Amino acid sequence: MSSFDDMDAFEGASLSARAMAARPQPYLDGLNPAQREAVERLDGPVLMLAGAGTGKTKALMARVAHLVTLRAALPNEILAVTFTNKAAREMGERLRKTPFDLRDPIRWMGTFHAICVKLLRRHAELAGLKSNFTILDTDDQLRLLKQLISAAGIDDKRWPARQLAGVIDGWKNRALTPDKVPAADAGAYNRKGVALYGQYQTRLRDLNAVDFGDLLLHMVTIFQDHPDVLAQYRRWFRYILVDEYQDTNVAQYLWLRLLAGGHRNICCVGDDDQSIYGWRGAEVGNILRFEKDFPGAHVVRLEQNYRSTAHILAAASGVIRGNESRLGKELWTAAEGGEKVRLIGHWDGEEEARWIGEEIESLQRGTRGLRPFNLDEMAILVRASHQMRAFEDRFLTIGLPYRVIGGPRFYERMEIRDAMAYFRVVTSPDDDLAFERIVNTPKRGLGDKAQQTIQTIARANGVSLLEGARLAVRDGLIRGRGGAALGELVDGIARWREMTRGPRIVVEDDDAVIEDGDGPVRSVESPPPVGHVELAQVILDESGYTAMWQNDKTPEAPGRLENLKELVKALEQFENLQGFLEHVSLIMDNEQEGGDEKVSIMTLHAAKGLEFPAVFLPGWEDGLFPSQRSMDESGVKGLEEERRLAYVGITRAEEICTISFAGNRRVFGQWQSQMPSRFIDELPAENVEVLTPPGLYGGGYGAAAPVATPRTDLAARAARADGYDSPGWKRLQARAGQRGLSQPGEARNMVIDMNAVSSFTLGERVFHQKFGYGAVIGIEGDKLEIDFEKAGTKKVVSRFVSASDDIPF
DNA sequence: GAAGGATTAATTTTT
DNA sequence: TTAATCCTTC
Repeated sequence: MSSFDDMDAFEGASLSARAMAARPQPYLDGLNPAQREAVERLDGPVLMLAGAGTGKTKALMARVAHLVTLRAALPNEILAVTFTNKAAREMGERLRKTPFDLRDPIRWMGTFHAICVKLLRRHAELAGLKSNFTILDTDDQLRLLKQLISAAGIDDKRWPARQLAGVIDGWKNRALTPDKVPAADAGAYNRKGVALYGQYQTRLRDLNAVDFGDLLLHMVTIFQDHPDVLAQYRRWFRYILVDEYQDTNVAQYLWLRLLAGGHRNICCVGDDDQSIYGWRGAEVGNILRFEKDFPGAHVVRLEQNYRSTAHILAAASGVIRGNESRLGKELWTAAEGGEKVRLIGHWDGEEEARWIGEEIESLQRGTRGLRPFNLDEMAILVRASHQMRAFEDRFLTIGLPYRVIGGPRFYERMEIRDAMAYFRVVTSPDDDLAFERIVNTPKRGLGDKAQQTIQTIARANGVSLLEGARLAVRDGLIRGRGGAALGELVDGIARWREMTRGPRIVVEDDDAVIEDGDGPVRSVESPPPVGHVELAQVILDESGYTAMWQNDKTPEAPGRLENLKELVKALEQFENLQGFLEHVSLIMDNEQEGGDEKVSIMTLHAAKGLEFPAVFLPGWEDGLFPSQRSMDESGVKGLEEERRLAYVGITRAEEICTISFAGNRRVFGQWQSQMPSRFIDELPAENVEVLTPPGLYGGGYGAAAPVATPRTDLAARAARADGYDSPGWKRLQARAGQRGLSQPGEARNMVIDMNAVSSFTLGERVFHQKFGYGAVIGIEGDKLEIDFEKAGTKKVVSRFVSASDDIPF
């Protein structure tokens, strides 16, 4: 490419810069016209509207290369802001790998927060801080707020500190200092929010501390109040690049605007259709308004997608078209062919998990003419993390290796492994590895020396470490505190081991002789009958393992205790400890052998920016996805964000995208019948294949379930298409058929759906578990306004309310 | 101070 | 239903 063609792209550049343009520009190779435009339009505001999978990172990297190659800016004159550390790291790595020579690293590349820390340390005194200020984490923040709340004499039951933290966070996201909080927000936190916010800020200053929000807020304030400081950075940062612009909040937006205010050389990269963080302060408005905020802005649309098949793109487009607030953009691909998006309905969440498990296995083998997929080419993307449980349970059962992204894998956590080691020692006393692991966990004062002794004795007698330890204690080879503790452990294991024989009916044997391995050990009382679940708890508690974490003051400790609880609960599905251990050890072995090949399970949020050849999108049911809460709290805005989430989900898929929903799901312990997601109705039928064609079994959702009739043919077909002739499904049909609108009170506790919800009538007498009896005085979606006899007028979600005639007097 | 009972709330999550 | 937190009690 000759430099002449590029002339107008760097009109203002110096002569030397123009000369530099004659240098090779390999980074421009392979860019499509839109990408190239985004790279070469260096000066002035540029909005790179980059759809999913359109090569925005490539363009971004090329842009940096271009800036440096043309000598438009030195590397340290470029400010590159990302949203997450991961993104910053990746960008840095990619730049380092680029073929062109970037002599200096981009020093000012990092997250908003990281960059603001750097800046604020330099100018701390302008915010009333010292440059060595500390950054509080959420816990510190909460503790501080709790102090203030109790000092103000506020009942923190009614007004939780969390809520105040949320309110303050919200203000900081909007760059509002206490004096600037609008009057409209005066009612926040029992009308005390603003005052407490002020106190909180004062307190932070006294402590020479900031919270996360302050990092941005202080810098915005400093820039606003000290034009000289601002001017300095405007000179310094000659070019600004922002990634994921759709995720910026107001404070970040103001910060950018202030910095870009002089030269206006700001390039924002983002996708309004992928803005999914509104709930934590992100403003889609920032990207939607870009052209107004930066008059003369150049907008480049990257729409050619290199990731997904045409069917997948069409499905994504079909859904996202439902949004009003968007800049408009349609992905296309030069690639041809590919599978249609697959849609299937299930009876309930468990069956959905079962089906997906089986489907993953057949994809792995290669089925129906599809290529075989590796496990790590597949992902399950859920709306809410609690959905993951069904999959984890199922995959554990069938031994399908999986990994949960966005949290460490349950069975790999230290505390879980420790606990398992205890169980192993109890169920198989010869398991020396397990014994080694737990012998001094928790600390029992058994150091190297003592453990050596145990080893020696065990080896000399040809017995297990556990038995060796017993002998060592008996013969007084390990004394003192450690000896006592070890004795206790050995006795404990024997005792627990006895209990593994399970609950038994104590009839004749008043003083049973317990046989332990080779002979009678001692006489103990018959242990109380105890199931393996309780036993597991007993082991963890009596061994002191639970206590170890309870006494641990590190921030992880509570989480670990939580995991232990989970573990015990997981035992419920098994007959006994052995069964559980066999099962899990099998899985662990697989993990070692199977290397890194695992199915990924994660939330849709966590999936942003990732891609997989085969993607499963379960739980597409109204209320779950789109989430009822999102719609309740944010109305159309909320629904649009949910729709963007759907768009993000679909566009993660390269080859296979499978959407599913369940007719029934346990929600907060109650079975609820679900409507297929409205997003399913938005999928273009011609790009969708409904799996397991109807005919396998008749009846069908639509026909027999007038109350829960899916809105469109597509959803109805998918619901009917469920190939499993499950009795449960038939029960749903039967129940749905029985339940007419004429029987408002009936069956509401068993099956609750949209129609049951709306069947409450004004003036109807109702009962609420907490508030007691009352009369419906308003109906708004699924929320009811109720005048309670005791508790006054409240708005409640209708599923917590029942018609009062359900409750016997 | 810890265990167990009661109460309460229940998406998404990065910095 | 459950999980987490709070609160009471010993």
